[in-house]
Amino acid sequence: MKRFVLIEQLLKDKGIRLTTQRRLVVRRAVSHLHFTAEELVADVRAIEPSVARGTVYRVLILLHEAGVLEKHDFWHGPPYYEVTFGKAHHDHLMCVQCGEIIEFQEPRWERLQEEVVKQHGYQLLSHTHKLYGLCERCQHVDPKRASKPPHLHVEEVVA
Amino acid sequence: MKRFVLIEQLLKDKGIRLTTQRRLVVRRAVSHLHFTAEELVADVRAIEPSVARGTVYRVLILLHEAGVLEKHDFWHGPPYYEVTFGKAHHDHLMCVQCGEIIEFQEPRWERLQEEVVKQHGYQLLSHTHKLYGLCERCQHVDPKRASKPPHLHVEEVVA
DNA sequence: CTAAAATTGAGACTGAGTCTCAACTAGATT
DNA sequence: AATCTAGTTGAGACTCAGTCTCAATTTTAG
Repeated sequence: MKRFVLIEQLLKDKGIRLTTQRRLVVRRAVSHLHFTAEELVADVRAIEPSVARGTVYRVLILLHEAGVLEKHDFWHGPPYYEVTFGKAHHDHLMCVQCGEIIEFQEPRWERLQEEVVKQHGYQLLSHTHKLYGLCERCQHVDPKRASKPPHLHVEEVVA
Repeated sequence: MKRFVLIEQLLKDKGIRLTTQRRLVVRRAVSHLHFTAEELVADVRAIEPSVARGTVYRVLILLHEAGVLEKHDFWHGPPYYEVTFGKAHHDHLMCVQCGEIIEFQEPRWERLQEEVVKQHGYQLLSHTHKLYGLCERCQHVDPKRASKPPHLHVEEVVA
């Protein structure tokens, strides 16, 4: 089953109307690994130019409220979004110099986490774990000569 | 030794000039646990109204580049900053409803982390680990009736 | 089919953060 | 201590992501 179909079902179950625009935005969002809001706006408009910016942003809020969208913030540049629905939970390791992002899983953390959360009487909804560092390549570049991080790339576009 | 003196030394060692304004901003920043940029601007100006907003933001960038400032982003509202210099590393557990923030330490994570990072040939610079959930109190409130998270409070002001 | 409710597009608006530039220091040099 | 100069500042214009407003449109319920 396609991921976007399941997400559409999820939204429907929450009583959210599935309009043509929303379907389109969801499908385009799902097709990227990481994307900025403006990239998504452009991407959607390439297909259907009449879709308003506001509509795209509103869908992002819906996805967030449905708990299937993560936001990754950096010092430079706009946040990147990621539709997490149907993906195994993973954490991120990023190079602060070149912007490379590595996704990885670490089940041992997940367990420790539950423990800590329960101790404080919390009900866990989500979590993010981000490691910042220098990748192999960038470790060998003189930091004084290195240019500012260019702005993080979108890793890959998947159908 | 006061924390801000050590931070000033750190900046000096990096060849950064210590102006009156910078000293003031650093001191005010250190005196809060978490703060927004605009809160810091207001706080600094309460003491020295002539300090420009730009100056405050520039100090935040310096602290960030010196690796002693963390930024915490949320969906609603502006990011919160935190001067981490001289504090034992800790992670955050936040209530998405009322904005309560709990700081905790978990040494077992730190070890696992190093492991993962090395596997990928990275040199670790920093990391953040954030858990989002509902605190005891908010678990018992009907989510439909609950108001949007008000905006996160600054926990406490320490001298 | 009609009415009520939700959604949309368009564009104005907000607010955090950045940039520009002339005036002004901090700190090195004498 | 006086001088020099590169780095810093204040003021305000500017940018840009994201939000809001509202009339027009679409959807769903009856």
